[in-house]
Amino acid sequence: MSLSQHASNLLKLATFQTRLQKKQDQWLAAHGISFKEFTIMYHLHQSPTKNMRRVDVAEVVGLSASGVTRLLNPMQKIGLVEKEESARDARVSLVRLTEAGEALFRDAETSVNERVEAFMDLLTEEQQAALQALSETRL
Amino acid sequence: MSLSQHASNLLKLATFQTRLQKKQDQWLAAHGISFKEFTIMYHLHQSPTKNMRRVDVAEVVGLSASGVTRLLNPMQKIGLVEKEESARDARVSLVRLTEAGEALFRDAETSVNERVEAFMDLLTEEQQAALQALSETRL
DNA sequence: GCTATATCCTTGAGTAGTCAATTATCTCGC
DNA sequence: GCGAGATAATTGACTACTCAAGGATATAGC
Repeated sequence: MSLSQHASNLLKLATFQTRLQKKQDQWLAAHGISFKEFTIMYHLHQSPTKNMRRVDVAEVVGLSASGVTRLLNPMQKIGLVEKEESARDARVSLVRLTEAGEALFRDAETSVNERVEAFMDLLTEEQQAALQALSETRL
Repeated sequence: MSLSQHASNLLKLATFQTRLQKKQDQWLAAHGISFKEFTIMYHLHQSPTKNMRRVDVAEVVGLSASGVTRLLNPMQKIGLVEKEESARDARVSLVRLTEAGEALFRDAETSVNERVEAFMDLLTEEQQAALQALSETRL
């Protein structure tokens, strides 16, 4: 009895991702934010209303609600995001990019695009396609 | 200016992986170990000498050396692994699966294989191939 | 065989999350 | 229009790491 091929692939994928995550954080180190923070800023930026409920932030990045609270706290402290009340539901606390947050995001976006292209060049066509296919997988 | 397709894919891949990791830890919760711990046990099990240097463990799982120390400490405390001195280099501290560790690994292995097959059934052929292609990517 | 440098591991201090409990508010059925 | 449950967010206590520094040992050049 030994580990199936599929299982072995998942172990390797996890290790791959562990390393990739560190690389991604390095891409943004010069901007003073982590890749997760960047991801959140991206979704806020994309949002039609430019703000989101914390619960929805948690959903799009795959974290727990409390994880989001703790991630956003420092971002709020340094003025990247701000709190907003919801007019229709007093329970929700909306979060929005500040001016400064928008500006930093645009800078970071440029860096990320450059670094990503450089990274992708290291992969074969097949691996690039694989990455795309997996990224589209909803769990 | 907006996020490139490739960059957007990487954001989504990160979220996918965040969720997948939680699922994987759940697969093993009944055995009392995390997926990372399982991964380490797998590599120890695979090793020709059945033991490894901590530095090499760090390498195969993508963690820092100190991360490995901290991960292995509790495993040692509950008797899954044991320390061993190296005959040829007094700096290194080898780690080896105990009897109990081997036994637990074999049980966990069975669970993992089952769960992985069930998980793979949720993916399309294309996504399964993609997963394999990415898992083979060395960073 | 000594010194300089590199390697292996651990530790202290800090960051990034988790879950369970709590508070506040909303929604629904009656 | 009120009580029973569902939902949003935060907090306390914990786990899982990270990096920088330090101790111990190994290796190489002279």
